[in-house]
Amino acid sequence: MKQTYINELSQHVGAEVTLKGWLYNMRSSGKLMFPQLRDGTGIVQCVVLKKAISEELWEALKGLGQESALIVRGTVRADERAPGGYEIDVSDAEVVSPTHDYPITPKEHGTEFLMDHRHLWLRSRRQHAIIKVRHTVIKAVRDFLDNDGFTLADSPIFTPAACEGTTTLFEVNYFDDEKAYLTQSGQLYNEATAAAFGKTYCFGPAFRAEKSKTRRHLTEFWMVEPEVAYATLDDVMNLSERFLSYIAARVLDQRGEELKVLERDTAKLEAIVPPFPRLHYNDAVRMLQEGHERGEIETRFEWGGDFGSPDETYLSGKYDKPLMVHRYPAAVKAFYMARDTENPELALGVDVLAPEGYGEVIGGGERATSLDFLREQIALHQLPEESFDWYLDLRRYGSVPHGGFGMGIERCTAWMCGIEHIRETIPFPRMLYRLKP
RNA sequence: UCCGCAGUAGCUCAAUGGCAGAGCAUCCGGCUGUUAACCGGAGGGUUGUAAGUUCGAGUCUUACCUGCGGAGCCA
Repeated sequence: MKQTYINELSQHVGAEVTLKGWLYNMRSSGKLMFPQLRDGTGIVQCVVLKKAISEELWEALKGLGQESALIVRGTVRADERAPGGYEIDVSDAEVVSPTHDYPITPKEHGTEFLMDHRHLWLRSRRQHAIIKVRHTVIKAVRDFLDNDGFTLADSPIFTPAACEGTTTLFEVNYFDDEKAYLTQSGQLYNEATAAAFGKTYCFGPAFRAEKSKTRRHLTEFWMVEPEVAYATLDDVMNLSERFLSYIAARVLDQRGEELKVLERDTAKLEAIVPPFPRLHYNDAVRMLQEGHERGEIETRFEWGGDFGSPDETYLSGKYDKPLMVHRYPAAVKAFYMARDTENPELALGVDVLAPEGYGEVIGGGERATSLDFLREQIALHQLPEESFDWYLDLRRYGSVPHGGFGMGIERCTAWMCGIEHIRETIPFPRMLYRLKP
């Protein structure tokens, strides 16, 4: 019997269909029961009249627990009383596998319990909605870049050296002669592919061995990193702006139902359209200091540092669009950043701070082009130059201005969904103290 | 790593230093339109671990374990 999916029911009103799924919830009275069936595309309420089916089947259905696997045959009927607008008048059913004592009940649970049962938690309505939004964010990312002339050229996951700091690397003992690490960014490799293809991106997992315990951190997360040859800082900012706007528009267009489940204020997403406000680091510092004088911020921010989480929240709170802060002190940024010709102390980097306290969703900028300058920086940061030989070749052979950025998929998804913690935006989160399931 | 909070039934939580409790879930029974259905009944406990104070500790003290929130760091 051909399977019909719940999200297609509107095309089958009046027809007999076969649904295959799991029991989401069950209510029953003496001669009538209302099993709700879930099949991954939606949830539909079924109506079973005792007199419409056999005695054996009635008894079998009566004893079913939540998440029992079930095939149901019946007629589709539009009904205002049903959540979702459609109901199935059941004529026959088959119990594929009965279940009892499903751990996650339709009541409240704590985070630890739910995370221990993450493999089951994904079946719930809210988690289902979040992962669907994540899927759409990723699809939008790929469509935007593919349609904009970018070529996917993924970077390796095993790397011989740090890309940025060395303290946050996961070491792998496998390769005979040298230590290997899990990648924390595909950035350096992107610069090589950008010189080959012009506009490239990589998209994959990144690993940070940070002892971070906040709602914005995972030890394993997914990152998309576009890189463009001949791009300046302004080009990078323009690209970020179009990129984020495209993602928000796509989520609004295709995930309306899910945003409703998540009770997301969609006006916040509709506001994400170009142009985004752009703020020079110096002006951001001034705002923070004025905020301190007015008593809105506890500690006074001094020029030269990187913004802390409360600083970011304060700044982005002034706008209802993502805020682009550019030209940070070079001392707090990565070694490969290009310098501002007007003030060599400043790096041509940009952080895009999402509104509503979601923090930095994009970090990027223009890369340094001079061989001598990079050698100097590598020595200054006490990095092993031999590991960067191939990277320096990019400056030896046809070095041009170029730039790009990285965006964390989970942070972006959390922002789109309007949820508190990014641990819910990836099917199986890896965090400090969380390796299972 | 640092600061703060928490750990009691499968789950969410109560319990002045004095008999270990409720709702949900589970099991049994009832109900022909339920929306986290409802009504009646039953089973379910080494109060995170170890020590200490006390006639008596879920409750007070110390250490440890686990988790949560935040900071730093970052996307």
